[in-house]
Amino acid sequence: MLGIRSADDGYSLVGESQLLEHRERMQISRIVKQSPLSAQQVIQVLAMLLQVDLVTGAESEPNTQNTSENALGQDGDAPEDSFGLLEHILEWIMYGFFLVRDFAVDYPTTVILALQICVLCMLCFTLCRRGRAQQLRQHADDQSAVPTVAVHVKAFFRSKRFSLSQSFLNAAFGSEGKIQLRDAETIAAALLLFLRRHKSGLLGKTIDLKSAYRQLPLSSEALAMSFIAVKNPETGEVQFFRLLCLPFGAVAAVHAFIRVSLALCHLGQTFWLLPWSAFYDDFTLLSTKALSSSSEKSAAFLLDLLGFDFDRDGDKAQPFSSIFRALGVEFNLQDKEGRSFEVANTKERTEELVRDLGELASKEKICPKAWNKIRGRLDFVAGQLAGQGGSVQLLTPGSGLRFREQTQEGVGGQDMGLDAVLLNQEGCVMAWFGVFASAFRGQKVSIDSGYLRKRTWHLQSVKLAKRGNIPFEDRGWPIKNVSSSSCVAAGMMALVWHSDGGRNIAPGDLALEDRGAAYVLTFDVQRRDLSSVDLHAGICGLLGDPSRTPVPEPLLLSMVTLAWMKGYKRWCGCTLLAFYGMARVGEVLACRRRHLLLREDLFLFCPAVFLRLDSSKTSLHGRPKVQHIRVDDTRAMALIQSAFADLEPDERLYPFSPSAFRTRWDRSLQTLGLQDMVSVTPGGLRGGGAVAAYHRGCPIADIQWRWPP
DNA sequence: ATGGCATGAATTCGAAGCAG
DNA sequence: CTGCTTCGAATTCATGCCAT
Repeated sequence: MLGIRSADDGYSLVGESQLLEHRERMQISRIVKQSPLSAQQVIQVLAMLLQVDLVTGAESEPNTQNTSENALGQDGDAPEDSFGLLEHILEWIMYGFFLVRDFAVDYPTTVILALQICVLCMLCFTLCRRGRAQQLRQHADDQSAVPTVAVHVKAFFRSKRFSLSQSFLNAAFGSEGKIQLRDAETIAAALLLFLRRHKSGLLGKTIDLKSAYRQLPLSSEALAMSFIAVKNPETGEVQFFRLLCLPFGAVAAVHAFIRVSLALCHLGQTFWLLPWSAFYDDFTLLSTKALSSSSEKSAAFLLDLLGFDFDRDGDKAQPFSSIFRALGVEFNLQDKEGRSFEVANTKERTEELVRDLGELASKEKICPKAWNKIRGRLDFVAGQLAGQGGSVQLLTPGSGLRFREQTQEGVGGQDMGLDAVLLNQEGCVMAWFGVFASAFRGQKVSIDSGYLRKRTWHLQSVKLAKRGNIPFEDRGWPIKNVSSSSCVAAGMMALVWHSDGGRNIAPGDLALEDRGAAYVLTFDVQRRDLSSVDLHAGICGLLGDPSRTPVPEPLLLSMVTLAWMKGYKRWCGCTLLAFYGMARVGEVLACRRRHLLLREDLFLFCPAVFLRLDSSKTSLHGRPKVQHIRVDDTRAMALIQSAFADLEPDERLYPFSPSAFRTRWDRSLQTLGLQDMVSVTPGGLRGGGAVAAYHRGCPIADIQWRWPP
């Protein structure tokens, strides 16, 4: 058909009967969670690709003073050359096709054929006119006056990566919207569908784009702002560079690239009928044995046509195979009956993890950093294969999850993930559930977790170390589902505890909490030494999260005034502290009088009121445990003074519970007649305080500094 | 350096329940 | 009905992995 595929493969076979039918392709697209693209979206993407070409194809720098040619043609003048006109016409023809596409479902072949002719013509014209990649490179080399492009920078700094935040480039750009990636699950779903039609001989391969980001040039607007300053490490001199292509490390680069990559994927799916999916620059292509050469050439042709450079040979360019790797996992399609395929972690990762676990178990101490790292890796190993939720994953080399045509149940009557075995570097089995079972002794516990079926272990009355909470009943039924990583964590720590012999984990470190019918085991190994100003949180506080609307200062003043007249002095004091101190309400409510440092406590020396926070949400995370909040608004200070001055040192600032605070909050709103009109909650005090400070002219950096983490 | 996706703990929200 | 508590759901904030 159209000579896209090679004639040697008997292209006549490549009809709709061999590939998935229109209807089923839609089904695939539903499975891959890809919302159906509208015709307009596709047109937009194509138009964008054309624009990209125009930018790179422009003879002169688009944003220089030489405006003889308007690169994007945005200022009303259509490109004058006939090619440009033709492109426009073709674009409109295509648009027309898309419009009638939905009404022509009865004749999918005809429509697709026509579309292919159309898009092919258009792309051919584009291609004939300019080779984008070469142009980009040429373009980069031509810029001798101003040092430009990552090419130069890279030659200078080799593999060194530099921060674009330091040049305030990231601060100047933002990215809206969220992009849905197609993960390993997507490929698995596509494979399942494929299995239904083709019982055997399925193959797959991955196609990797070369230095993906740098294949895309910047728009003319972005070019005007894409200067960075870097210090030359050899001379110490500061030099300026202009980035001509999507820079690595820029906020917007990731989204921009993904948009193009998904568009490519969609083009291949729609016009070339390629069953592939895209994950950043990794394209996973599936095919039957008979059509593998054809598929490969089709994909290569599409990428060539649009000027994308990819690995044709070398390590990264693996040919079609029944075993292939993508996204960090290995797909094994070798099944004699052709009714199932296997997804497993790569051998290297499994072995490395098993080795590290063995080392960890042999150590006497485990530091929080290492613990978190190993936990994350375990989570990934378990979660990558079974998707969200995760399941305890077999770490025995050579075994993975087996997906079958009908369901995702385990094979051979064995539940997935059950009886997981750990091997250490000597090949000894240290099955963590074995260790798990021996560590819990004396009491029956049952844990349920997704794929993990109900199992019974014996619980040792000695406290067990773990990070997660595992609620359980003493009669053996789970309180609620426990994620596998909790089990893994518990098993891991049991392992450590076992090898530790209980030396480093003192009974005091752990707690067995009695919650009526259930017990909850807790312990804490998390103590990081990390402290940094959270810019993001600061900005969010300033702009206000949608869920926690910042309280406007006038509203706050009204509420406080009203409450004060009602006699809720301490309520007012707490509210003011939280607002002007930008604190969480819960933190303020937990404080006692001795935490509060009034002006008179310092003999009026101090111009502000301070509140010391002993423990806060983030206090465990290695930050200084004591935090202060500061209130320097004169009126607020006067009220706070009057509300709290007479309290005993150990008396709580607010004697009632947080919900009592909330009730009075609601009551005040109600009295003001605003109950149903605004949705402000006490949580908005923190953001409201930040906004008020900002309005008063307080610099953002100052607000951030005062913003308690 | 950026983005995506997970999990887990702490906190907050909002509805239901209880006593007066 | 009022004032408060309780409990589950939702949100925030930290970590990890993957990909460039």
